[in-house]
Amino acid sequence: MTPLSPETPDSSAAQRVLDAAERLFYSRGVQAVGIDMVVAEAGVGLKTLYAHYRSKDRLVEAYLRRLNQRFLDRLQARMAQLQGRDQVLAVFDALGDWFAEPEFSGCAFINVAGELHTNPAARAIAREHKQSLRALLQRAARAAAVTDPDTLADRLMLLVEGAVVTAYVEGDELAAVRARSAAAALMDCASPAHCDDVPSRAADRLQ
Amino acid sequence: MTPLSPETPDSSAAQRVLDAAERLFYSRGVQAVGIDMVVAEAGVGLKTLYAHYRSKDRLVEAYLRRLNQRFLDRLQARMAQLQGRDQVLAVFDALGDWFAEPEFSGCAFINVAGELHTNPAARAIAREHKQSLRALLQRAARAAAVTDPDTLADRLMLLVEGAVVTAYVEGDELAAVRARSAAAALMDCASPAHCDDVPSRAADRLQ
DNA sequence: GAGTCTAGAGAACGGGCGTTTCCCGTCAAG
DNA sequence: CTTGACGGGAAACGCCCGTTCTCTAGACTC
Repeated sequence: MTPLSPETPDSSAAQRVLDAAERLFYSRGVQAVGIDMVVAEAGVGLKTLYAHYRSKDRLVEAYLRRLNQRFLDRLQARMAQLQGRDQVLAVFDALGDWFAEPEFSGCAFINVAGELHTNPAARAIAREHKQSLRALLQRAARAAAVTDPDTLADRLMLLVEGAVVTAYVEGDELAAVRARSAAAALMDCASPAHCDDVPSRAADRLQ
Repeated sequence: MTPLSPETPDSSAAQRVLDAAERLFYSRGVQAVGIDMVVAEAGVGLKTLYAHYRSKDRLVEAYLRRLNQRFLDRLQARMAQLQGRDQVLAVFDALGDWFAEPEFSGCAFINVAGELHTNPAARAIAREHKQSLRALLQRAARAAAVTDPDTLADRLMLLVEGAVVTAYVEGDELAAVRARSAAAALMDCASPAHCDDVPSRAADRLQ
């Protein structure tokens, strides 16, 4: 289909645009990257970009949606190889690998939420991403033998978000390791054998 | 000094600009707010703004610095009224109050870090803010009777960051309550009386 | 009351943005 | 070979940005 391009025949147009957008949006921020920069990086004409994605906002949404899908797929595949509470700990091992990548620039969804106060669609995708991740953690928490899996999942979610932000803002790769040990401590406290009075004791202080 | 203004005599110029910048930058994002909007909100001329802050970047830095100072001062004052591990829990109570404010728009420093990939000065201030907060948590952790206060402070920091992000991205006010109960659980597990083998057990899985 | 200084209003400028449009060269079909 | 669709390159449009500059009106000093 596409002439002069030795790569995959059809996927090239929309795919190359989305690949370029992902690289640029993630590393430099959505607002700092212009459409011209995306088409230059993709080696594509403006007309092609606007034929596939009708505006920059739509392109941003497509970028976030694909990133969400790939993130969840990879994490799920990594967790599927393990059982019990190792599934939970695998999440933090994956975070550690992610933070060590040279291109790491924090969580794209958090960044977009902080950057695009207008554009409700993008913020909705960010929210959906977090809820999907929370559901994934809930499944892992149920695999671990704890008294209250949903509470554990909420706490794990806090640790994951905190680790990502800390690794990015403070430039601290080891945040994943610390979050992992904190997750292990929370699982131990929440297991029926240890400290089973902790959740209720904590709950009675809620205002 | 200032004619036609019944308010405080001298502080009006720079203060009003900084107040306006804070309101606008925090609620709408730095990049989405133009200089014109700031001067209009402040009721001030462009010349006055550029006389006090020599560029928008400098204004952003002043905005972040003042916010950092006020945030730490208020939190410290709130914690000073309590003792022991109640000092730690007060942090999460403060978060809960903050999340319930209608103007809540997440952590300004996280937002700026995700928004301004260029502008190293702003990102440095964000990093310093997080390190100051971490130091404050370390002091609170030492007040609580736990075996390893620094490790507890690191974990509390993860919970604080996670709660802020969750409250903002997912729109979940109760993230502060969940983080508080998680903090209480971690303190119970880290206290000499309970589960004192947890930290070492967690540490041996670090890669 | 004249002079000076201050500070707000707004024009001007150079540049970048998102989006549309036009001009080509290249390929495929007839 | 002719025709037409396609797509990259680039110009053009209108708009907004950060920054500088000019103008003007009021307030204080002497």
